[in-house]
Amino acid sequence: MAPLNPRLNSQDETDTQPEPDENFIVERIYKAVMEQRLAPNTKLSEARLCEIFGVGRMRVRRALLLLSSQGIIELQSNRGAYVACPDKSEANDVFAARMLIEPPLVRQLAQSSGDIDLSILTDHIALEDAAREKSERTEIIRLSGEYHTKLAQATGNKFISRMMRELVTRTSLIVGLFGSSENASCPDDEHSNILEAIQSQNPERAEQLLVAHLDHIQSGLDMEARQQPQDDLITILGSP
Amino acid sequence: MAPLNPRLNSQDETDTQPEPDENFIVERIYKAVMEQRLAPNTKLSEARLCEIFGVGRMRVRRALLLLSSQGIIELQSNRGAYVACPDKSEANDVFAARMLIEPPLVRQLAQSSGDIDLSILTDHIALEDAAREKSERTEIIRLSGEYHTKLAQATGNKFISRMMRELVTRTSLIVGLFGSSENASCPDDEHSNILEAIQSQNPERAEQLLVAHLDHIQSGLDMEARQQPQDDLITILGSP
DNA sequence: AATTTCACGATTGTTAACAATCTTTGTCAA
DNA sequence: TTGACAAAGATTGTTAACAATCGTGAAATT
Repeated sequence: MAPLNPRLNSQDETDTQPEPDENFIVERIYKAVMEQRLAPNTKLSEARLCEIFGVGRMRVRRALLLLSSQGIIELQSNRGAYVACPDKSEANDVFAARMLIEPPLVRQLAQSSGDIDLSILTDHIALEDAAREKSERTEIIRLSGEYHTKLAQATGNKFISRMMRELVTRTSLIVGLFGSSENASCPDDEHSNILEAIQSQNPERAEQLLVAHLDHIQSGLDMEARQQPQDDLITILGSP
Repeated sequence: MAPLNPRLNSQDETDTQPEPDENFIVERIYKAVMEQRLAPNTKLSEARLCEIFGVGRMRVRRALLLLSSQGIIELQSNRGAYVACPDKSEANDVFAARMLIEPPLVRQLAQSSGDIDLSILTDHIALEDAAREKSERTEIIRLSGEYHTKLAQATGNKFISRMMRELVTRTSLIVGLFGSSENASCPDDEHSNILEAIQSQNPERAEQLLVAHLDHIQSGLDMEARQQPQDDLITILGSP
């Protein structure tokens, strides 16, 4: 009855009953961060998470340790877990890392787009359009970031995917902190333009569009005036 | 007296007394893997690690969870922790990821080498030479891999460093599995040649040398006949 | 009134006992 | 001898109680 290999069963909204494991908790918090519903510096107390997920303290602590190893939260000794709060310097590092990795990534995708399954990306663009249609704010924000994760996934390379996922998550925190309310999501059609350049096997154009896209995101930030980090309690994690 | 921010106190060989924390355990196992003293598929039983490090089970479990999140070990449900054992497919992914990241990385280092402190790299080359002088096999192997980690460190970018460290660790496992006994370490002077190209601010040459270097490592592997994964008990972790 | 000190409550860290699972070993039958 | 089956041992997973630490607020002193 107990699964030998307990994999994460995310994006499945209707199975809160059968004993959520630590991956479930990690995914929930990850999703909340990606949707900017969990503000930086928010305290995540163990007791509170135990209530919310209906789990013992052990599971919560394992989840928190995993989240801290991914840089999503920060564990302070004897003081608890807080959602990571990147500063100016870290923000620069994140964008520098993305500028280093993503251009060769899309270039490679465009070069070998014949061999590669791009349905992940076309499907994703459809999801983004649908979310915009319905004006689902949080959904739009999350999908807007996850597009970049899926660019990495399209390579089929586990390690590249992991790296991009971490960078994108961090970017979400940064945009929440330093961004104005407008540029929380990427501007409309840039994603689909990049995909088209990849599909038409035009590496130079794909790379150029992506660099412009990243520049556009970064220039929309105001590194000086950071949003005040709210320190509320949360019921955000309860619903899907 | 208790440190507010318990940082890792690695590369300090003489403080086994004052309660090693989980980072200490992680570093020890990381080092053993980098030196190819811990073979893939080796079982790391909790009780054994408790003895070796003189620590309670909780610390060991936290360390194992962290190691598994870095892909250094694999946790099997109800069966224990085993040193990761990459297969052919994963090996390809690792090298593909390195081929994607490292070329732009050294290119960037060479371009902005005026602003950047390269002493990390010059010092490291000195360490490699010293180790070769004294024919310290394990030291040579570890430093040979860590050179690439320090290329990333030289950028001063936390995220790039983390990514490279993970890829390099994985490479060490792969070379241990698929490599012949000769090419465990990188061939002598390629590292210093790359550094020289960086110092002389020659991006093209630096990139070209690095690509050749990675190709050289990869071509020294025999992807078909993998070394038999030993499943012994270990006293490797006791000494530094 | 402002500041320091102390004690209380709340939260996290640790330990040890218990439960569940897997592996091994020994036995029995084919 | 080989195979299946079952009990014993060893290992991991879980829980709950206990210890240590931190933050807060009241009381006392200047």
